[in-house]
Formats: sequence, structure tokens, C-alpha cells
Amino acid sequence: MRLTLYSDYSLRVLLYLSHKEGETVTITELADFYKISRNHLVKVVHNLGINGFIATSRGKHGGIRLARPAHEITVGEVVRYTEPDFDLLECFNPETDQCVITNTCSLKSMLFEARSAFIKVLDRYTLAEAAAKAPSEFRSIPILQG
Amino acid sequence: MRLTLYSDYSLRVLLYLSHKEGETVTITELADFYKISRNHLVKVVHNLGINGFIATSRGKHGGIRLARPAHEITVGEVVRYTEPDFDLLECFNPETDQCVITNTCSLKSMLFEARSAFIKVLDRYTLAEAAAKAPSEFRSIPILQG
DNA sequence: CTAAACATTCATTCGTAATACATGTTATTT
DNA sequence: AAATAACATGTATTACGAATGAATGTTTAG
Repeated sequence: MRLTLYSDYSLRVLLYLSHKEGETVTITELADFYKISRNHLVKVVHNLGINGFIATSRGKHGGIRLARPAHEITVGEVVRYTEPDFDLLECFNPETDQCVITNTCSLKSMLFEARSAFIKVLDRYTLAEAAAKAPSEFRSIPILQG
Repeated sequence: MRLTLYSDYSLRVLLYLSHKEGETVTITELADFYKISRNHLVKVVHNLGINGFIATSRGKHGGIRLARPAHEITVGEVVRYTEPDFDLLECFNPETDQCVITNTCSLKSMLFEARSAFIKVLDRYTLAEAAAKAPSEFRSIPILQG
């Protein structure tokens, strides 16, 4: 279970902008700071603009900045717009589901509930909080690797 | 955000065995019932055996059956053993993390908490419950597709 | 001894995330 | 008006790992 690097990069861009709220930042500056592919960031920034998280301006002295205050944008909201999907099981997508027991097993609703719990946590946190130093780690339940 | 088909198939195998608790079932029977690749199931079953979820017996009249009662095996436990990892962000794996802000941002702890909430829900449900008909859907928080 | 079953390893396919590239559009500056 | 610096947008390529396939080994019942 992973988020895409795309979501990861999207959050990093918004975090950087949160630190410099109000200022205009260029993609090149972001790529240099994070030491990641400028080409990939181009797409990430483009998408963030389309979804209204950032305001973009072209031309000389152009760049990007947060379109809304950092304390009004939740992490959950961002992730919902950047992840391609949240289809945990085959049966989550009725278009492609071919499982023969979809109608008689309740795994789907269990995973639905788990997914909701996941998103709910992320909806409680804003970019402003994420940009602050981590207060502690919430890893109360250890994850075992198979 | 997805689980692997491998985890999906693992759960399906255990669900089938839950329905036939005590009986011995062959991989071929499972593949026929679910109409999925027998080769893939071979691996799934092998892994479930290694991790103690099922008891396997070779030779004529061999097969597999649950190694523990269905009501004692939680969905969360299974998923933890079948998913390759739960590394939601690059910074989740210190071995490969190259993010330059890992130490000053708190996204990691937020995602940790969300992940714990996710697993916690799945730890509440057993295979016995999953094998029963779904009572309802818990989809309280709608997921938007980017 | 044979057949039926799982055990185990290796090889291949395939989807898609990740990346790279090329060209277009806009706006500022001189 | 021209040059430049920035984002916009679409296309192509690469790379990784999940998914699948195949082959051989081992065990057990009859």
C-alpha cells in the first residue's frame, strides 16, 4: 500500500509554498531545492493549478503561489486530488470487477470503512500544520513486513 | 492507493476456507471457483502456508485448510502479511529516503497516524465476519477522483 | 510404482508510474 | 517589436514491479 511519488511531490510543493506564503516561486527553484526532476514537477505543478491549490502566473517574474491560505488546505483534500484512485480491492471498481463473490462477501465494506478512517485523519490536518516541525510520531500500531 | 491483487487473492482463499472450515480444499478447486490463474494461486497459497494461516498437506488427497479458527484471524493480520509494504511516502523507508525535508516536516507522522487508523479498522474484523454477507457499506466519506 | 497434490525456483509478460522531451503560450522588460 | 523567462500541454520513452506462466522437485496415498 503506497501513495504515488506524484502525490508525494505534490505535497512537497505545497509545503514549500506554505513556508513562503504570499511569495512567488518558480518550478526551477522547487526542483533545485528538492533535488528532483524538473520535468516531473512541471506536471505536478500543472495539476495543482488545475485543481485550484495554487495560482500560476506566466511570463517574466512569473511563478506559482498558494491560491488559498495554508491553514485552509487539508492534506486529505490534496491527496484525493493527486492519487489516481483508492481502489483497494478489485471489487472497488464496478467497471472492471470480475470477482465472483462480490455480492456475498463483506470485505468490501470493511475496506471501505478502513479507507474512510484513513482519509478522515488526513482531513484533520492542514498544510500549515504539516509545514511545522513534527511534534511526535503516531505509530501506535506496528506494521509487520510479510 | 491500492492493495495488491496478491493480497486480494489471499483474502479470497481464506474466505473460501472459512466457508468450508475443517474441509480440505485443493488449489485447483480454488482456481476453478474464482476463475483466476492457478499459477498465481500457487504462490498465494504457498505464502499463506509459510505465515501459518493455512495448513497444507501434500500427496494424494492433500490440500489446504485453515490452520486457525476463522473467527480468530483478523483481516488486518492477513493484509500485514501479504502486502509488500505500507510505505505511503518516500520518507517511510529510511533505507531509500532521499527527501531533503524529512526532518522538518510532519507529513510523515500524519500519514503514520492515518495508516494506523486504517489497519486498526481491519484488525477489528475477522475472516468469519468477512465470510458473512455484508451488512452495510460504511462509505461515509466520499472519495473524489482527481 | 504411479498418480495427485503442494513446494520451490526461474522466466516472461504487462501495466503504469516515472521521466524526458518538444513545442506552444503568456507576460515582462528593454 | 524583439528577446527572454516563465508556465501550458501533449507526446514519447523508460523502468520497475506486480502479475502470470512454466518447469522441476518433493511428498503421500493407494
